[in-house]
Amino acid sequence: MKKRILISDIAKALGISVTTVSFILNDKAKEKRISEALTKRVLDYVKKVGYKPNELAKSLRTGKTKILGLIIEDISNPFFGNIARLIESKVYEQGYRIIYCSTNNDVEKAKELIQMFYDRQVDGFIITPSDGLEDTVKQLQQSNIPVVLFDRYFPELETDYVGADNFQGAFDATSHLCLQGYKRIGFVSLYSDQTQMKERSEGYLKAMDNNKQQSFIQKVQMDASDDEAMESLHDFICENRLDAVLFSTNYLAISGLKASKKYNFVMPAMIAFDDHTVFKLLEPSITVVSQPIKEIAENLINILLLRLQGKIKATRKMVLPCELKIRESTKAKVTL
Amino acid sequence: MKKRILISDIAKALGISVTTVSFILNDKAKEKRISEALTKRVLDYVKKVGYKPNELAKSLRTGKTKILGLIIEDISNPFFGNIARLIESKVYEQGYRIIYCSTNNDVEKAKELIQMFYDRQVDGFIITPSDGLEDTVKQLQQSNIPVVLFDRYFPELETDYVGADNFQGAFDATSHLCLQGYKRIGFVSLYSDQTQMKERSEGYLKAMDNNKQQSFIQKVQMDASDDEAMESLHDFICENRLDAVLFSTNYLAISGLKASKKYNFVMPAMIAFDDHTVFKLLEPSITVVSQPIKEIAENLINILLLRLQGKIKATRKMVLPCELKIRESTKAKVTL
DNA sequence: AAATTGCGCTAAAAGGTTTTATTTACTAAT
DNA sequence: ATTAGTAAATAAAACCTTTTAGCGCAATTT
Repeated sequence: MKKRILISDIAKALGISVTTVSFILNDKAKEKRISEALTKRVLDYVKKVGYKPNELAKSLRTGKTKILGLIIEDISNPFFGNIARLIESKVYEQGYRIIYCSTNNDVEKAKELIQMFYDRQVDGFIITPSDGLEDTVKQLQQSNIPVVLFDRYFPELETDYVGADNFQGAFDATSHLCLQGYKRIGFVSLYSDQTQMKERSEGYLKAMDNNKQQSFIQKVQMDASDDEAMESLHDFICENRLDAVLFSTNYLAISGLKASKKYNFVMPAMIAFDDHTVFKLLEPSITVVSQPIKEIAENLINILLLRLQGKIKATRKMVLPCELKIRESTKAKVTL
Repeated sequence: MKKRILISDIAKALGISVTTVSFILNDKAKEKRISEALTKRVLDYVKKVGYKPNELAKSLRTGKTKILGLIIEDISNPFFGNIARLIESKVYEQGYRIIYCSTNNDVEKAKELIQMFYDRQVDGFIITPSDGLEDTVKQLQQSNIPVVLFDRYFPELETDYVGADNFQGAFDATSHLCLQGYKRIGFVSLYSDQTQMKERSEGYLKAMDNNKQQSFIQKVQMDASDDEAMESLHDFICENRLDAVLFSTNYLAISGLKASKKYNFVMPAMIAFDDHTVFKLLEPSITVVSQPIKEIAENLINILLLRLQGKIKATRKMVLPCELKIRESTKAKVTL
């Protein structure tokens, strides 16, 4: 790691022009009809001295940075964290790098981050869009920067998108609860217009309708504190004498569990949307709707890379199936 | 987000030179004796048209990228994840960006990542060094790139470092177990030469000596699968009829808990090093040694920024106290 | 014989900044 | 009247690549 060696040093050392070296290094030797002998000579020398081009200069010239921006809701949520990790290692193989930030569902922060990444000339974006980010995404598209949304999308906007089948996931979970014999099944969600939340609601409602059951829905403010959430969940579950609850996110489920500890009530049968280390360990372990994290990450990257290479034009929307992982928290109800 | 406006556009529009604009934008107006009138005129115009300099060109010229490399053991471990998040938002305020990668304790991967970040000319590093990374870190230092290590360090290398007082943390935890009346207290660690592990071992051993108790130590292979870890933990705890265990990391503790579920044995009193969402929720909740995450993050950034500004010369080593968070898993032992 | 094509390579421009060295137009001092 | 000094601004080099346009020559075609 001493003094950097430049492309001009190579040219000088071999007595040829910088252009030639550049062509060879960028795999344009054939195209530019550089002789094989020279190509080999250059390549050998480059390897010998361990030349690495200056990425900054390269980016400045080409306009490509080989960096992708990942705008995520919350990196400390294992669902997003795991997706981020998978994305990171996938793009790494392709020579791209990730630079990421969490928005915590704050639109203003999201806008600012996107602007910053844009200023830094990232080549493309993967975004979990918060409510109100529609215009910003549209602007990116108009600037011809590839954007792939995930987890949720904007129905009125033609964008690439990868996500889970939230409707089906919630529907299956709810149906499972019905089948197990539960009669008072509640649904906990967020005050949010995000599509994934709506779809989960609809899945729950549809299953309830199919089973001719009464619905109980409690929404929690997105910026509610943990204590506020716990209190309203306690009230919701106890006052309605629910015998089962479907939580629309893993952290809502965790708030529910904390509430049952704090207020000392027995948590009824429950299912959480998105898995979490906790859920496997608890006694009883918690049934979850699990999103296909690996497939989501793979598809996100694939679509984005294809876009970057200009290989697709029509927008792609991918909806992947969820899996219901049945654990102890939803044992068949014993009717008294 | 339309056509980029350049510094030359501004110069042309105002009928002055590019140099002048550059000086003013870089707060050198005073130093370069640019008149206040002109300074104001330029600043106003720049704000009006919303000019943002091209960061790539800037970096190419100055050699500074305003990007910091964060090389971390595992972003999906909440201890590291939270530190990463804190670091991210702290440096953000200072105009720096983070680009991060997880090494999963693989030296070769770590070397590769550091090389890559180096090639991308990051301005500085924060690293949780894996075993064997010593030479690489030394090379960075010789290249005059600021490096701050955390969580562990190399005793033979003069480097900046921020970490917790692992000895004291393990000592306090073990002493607590002794005080509660436990007699067969085991310690679970890793086959690793990393300093934080050694210090924790020593803390445990010292407390055992002080209490004139027999020691039980089980180490787990760093690259062991979850199943392997679970099996050896089961054997360790049951065959030795331990009545208490100190786990040297949170994920070892989680493996232990999983093992107790899988092999259906009762987990004795236990303490984990590093907190985790799970630990608060379990029944009983788990006592932990908690590292001062916020302080660690703050100090890491502070030291790195001071280095970047060339404001410190001597290396700094900061050791911050741990806190023992006593929960239900270490109730006083009832002697039979 | 003149015009075209192909080959193997290269000079120079472009990308957008920062910074060094210099110029210009003054005023003050000798 | 000349010199020295200073304030205010600038031209051009530098950072390191990629890419466009083109050169000189030989072989082929018209």
